[in-house]
Amino acid sequence: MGPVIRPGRKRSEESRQAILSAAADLVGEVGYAGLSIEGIAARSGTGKQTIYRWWPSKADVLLEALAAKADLHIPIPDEGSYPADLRAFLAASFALGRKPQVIEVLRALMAEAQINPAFGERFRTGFLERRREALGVLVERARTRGDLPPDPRPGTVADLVFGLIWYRVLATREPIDDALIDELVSLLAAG
Amino acid sequence: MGPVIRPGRKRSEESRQAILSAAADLVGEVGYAGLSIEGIAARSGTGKQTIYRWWPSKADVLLEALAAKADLHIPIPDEGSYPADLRAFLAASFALGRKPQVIEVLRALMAEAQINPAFGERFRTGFLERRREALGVLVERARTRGDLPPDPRPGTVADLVFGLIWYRVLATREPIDDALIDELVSLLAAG
DNA sequence: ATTTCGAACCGGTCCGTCTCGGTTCGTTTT
DNA sequence: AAAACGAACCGAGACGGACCGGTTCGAAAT
Repeated sequence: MGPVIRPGRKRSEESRQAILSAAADLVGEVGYAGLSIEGIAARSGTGKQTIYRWWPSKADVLLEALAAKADLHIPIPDEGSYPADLRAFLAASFALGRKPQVIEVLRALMAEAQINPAFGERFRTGFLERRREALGVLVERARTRGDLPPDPRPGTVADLVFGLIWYRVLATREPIDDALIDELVSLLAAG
Repeated sequence: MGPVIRPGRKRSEESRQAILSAAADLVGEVGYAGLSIEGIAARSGTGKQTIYRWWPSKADVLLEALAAKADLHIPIPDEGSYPADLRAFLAASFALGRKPQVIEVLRALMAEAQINPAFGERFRTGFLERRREALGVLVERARTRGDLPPDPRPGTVADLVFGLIWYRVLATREPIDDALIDELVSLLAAG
């Protein structure tokens, strides 16, 4: 008793790719504020309706473009010790953030998440919380191995890590580099 | 050789107050996205030009409204010990954040700071860095007293504190309450 | 047959600038 | 002292431009 599905024209993968790469290019040229659906449509050679049909907002287009462009796989490394695991996790997570354009997009998406509640929910559950949980798994494993003292509250380590990273990105604008990895590892894996 | 002072009508303090309180009221009713210069002008009974003459953007109006409404004095308490000082600093800093409307405005301003570069510079230097420096003074005093081990990098403590706070506000949306104060104090004043 | 596609076209909102007549000052002249 | 003057302000609103979100169209693909 499945629904009667009448076949129709399939979604154009070509248009999808064109839209995503046009969005990624444009945001690097004109910034997030200067980015518009109309601009994406014009650059990609598609129509506005094609974009509105598949994405709720320009922020969602950018989020998918970010996920498509770079590999957003979240690693949970097992190097044998907590400091090594943490270092490997951070190094893999920062691979993206080396490019200023990616940081620019991340800042814009975090900003949009504050202004647009619906996108905020998608951004939190689909992006932020995934990373938080991945780091949580890593920490929990170290804890059962006895590499780490018990947590005052579940998720404290992850909140400290991502808090410091996002504060750098959003507020102080210091670069995301190897020195930050060293600092985080020494702060959280020493005591 | 002082500046040549041209006579003219003085700035209306009445209009300034009306604009600030109208902005504060409106942002609580329609949210930051729904807030507009035209709306502020209409609600305050002033003209758009009067607003554009004195503030570069609606975010600047809100920032001044926030500073005017609540006392934004940044305390540097001296309770005799580092944990007590830190606790007093956090308690005073969080006094504002108890109201959800204030949090809403802070989130919007941080978002705007990411999108509007000129306002971002003002927000960082005039708001964020002031708090960072205040906490830095407090930490440095504790360090010279020997209450705290030397810092791997200047400002590490402040970055951890404000990173965790802002990450809560922007990402996890957990409340800013006394439990957070306890957590921060035990995390940073114990080791 | 059904759905997607590119394209064109609205109605509406807000921005940022500008203009207008009128008001409040400090300065200058009488 | 009193009046005239000019500068910067005031509220109100018109204006062009940009963009949004949605609709409709014929053509194309399956």
